[in-house]
Amino acid sequence: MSPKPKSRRVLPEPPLTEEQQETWLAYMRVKLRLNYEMNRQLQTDSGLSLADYDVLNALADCPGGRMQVGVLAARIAWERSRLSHHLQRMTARGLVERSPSEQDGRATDAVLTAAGRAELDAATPGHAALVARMFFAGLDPALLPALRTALEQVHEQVLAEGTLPRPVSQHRLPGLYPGS
Amino acid sequence: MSPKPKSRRVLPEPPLTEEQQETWLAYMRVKLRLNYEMNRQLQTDSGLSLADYDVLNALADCPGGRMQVGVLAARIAWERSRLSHHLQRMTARGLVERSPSEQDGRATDAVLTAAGRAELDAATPGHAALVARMFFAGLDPALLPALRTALEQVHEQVLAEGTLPRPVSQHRLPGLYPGS
DNA sequence: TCGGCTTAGGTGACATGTCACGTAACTTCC
DNA sequence: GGAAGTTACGTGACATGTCACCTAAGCCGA
Repeated sequence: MSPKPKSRRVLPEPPLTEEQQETWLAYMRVKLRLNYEMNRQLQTDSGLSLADYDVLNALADCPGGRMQVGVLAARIAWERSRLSHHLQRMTARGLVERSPSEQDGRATDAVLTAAGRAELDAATPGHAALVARMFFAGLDPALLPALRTALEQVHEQVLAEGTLPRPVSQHRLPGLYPGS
Repeated sequence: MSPKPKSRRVLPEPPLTEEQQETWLAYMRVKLRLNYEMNRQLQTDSGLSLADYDVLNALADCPGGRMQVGVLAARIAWERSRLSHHLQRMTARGLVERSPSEQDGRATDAVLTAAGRAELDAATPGHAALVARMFFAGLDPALLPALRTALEQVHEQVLAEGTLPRPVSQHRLPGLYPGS
């Protein structure tokens, strides 16, 4: 099964150095535990899941609390069908609404309702407190800038290499609020 | 709605500094996208989900590929019932087996099968390559040590503050293999 | 050795996520 | 202006995760 002599070496060499492996393991461990804790805290304190929070948060971060469904999906790195189902459930709970897009007849906008914003606002302090306590409280402040830069570099890399479309920066621009 | 004068100040102060917020946002963005990409890559290239991979990986990292179910759950930060269901499915696929624990009559061990180990081995290079490409390729090597230390500090903090039991270090100790 | 307490895991009903596919609105090019 | 290709979302079937609760084994003091 190896009649292809050396057209391109198989490269069984480990693609990660020792230190990279350790870093990756630490990342995964943090991710797993933090996910668990965030979910739990949000659920018990606010009746929101982390998924709900991601959606509400992304919407709230947008002028008018309104975003096209596909754009929102790209922003939070969800499958579009997942978002579609989830919006259905959140609509039933009164947290968001759907309304046909003005720009594109095919598209739908997800819109934050007043109730949705209220729930988000109610949930945010507890969530932020958890982040402060779980993530930053044990972190040497001297490492913060490096951590930030590193994460931003990784983010950029994932965007560049990833299969998912780069999120549209339908973002709030400082001092530029197009209004409703 | 503010008839409770100042029994305890409401503390609307933001618990996070500007730089902490940015760091947190970067972390969340990385987490969302990387999760998406890892899932996708594993699924299409190996027919394993990221969840499968987490389980197999944890087991393989243990002498004999055998671990008590609850210990495994703590290790990968899953609800125990989730793991129970998942093991059932993985058992049906022949990736793992269950066998009653020798030490504790109540407990069950999850055991990696030969097929499970083979699948894991087959999936690992692709997964590692993805990590190398998405996570490390864009990272300034000078930042690596700081990133690692920061993540390890955060991990320690989550363990200390979290609600989940600290994972038992039923880990492979260098030079100390109790054997099967 | 009996009864209550705790801890192990499992289970069934239901919430959530994924995949494959469907329909409709654009876009293009003739 | 209309067929072909693309893009936007929705949907139904099924895979996965969560919650509340169950049974059994170990534990412990009366």
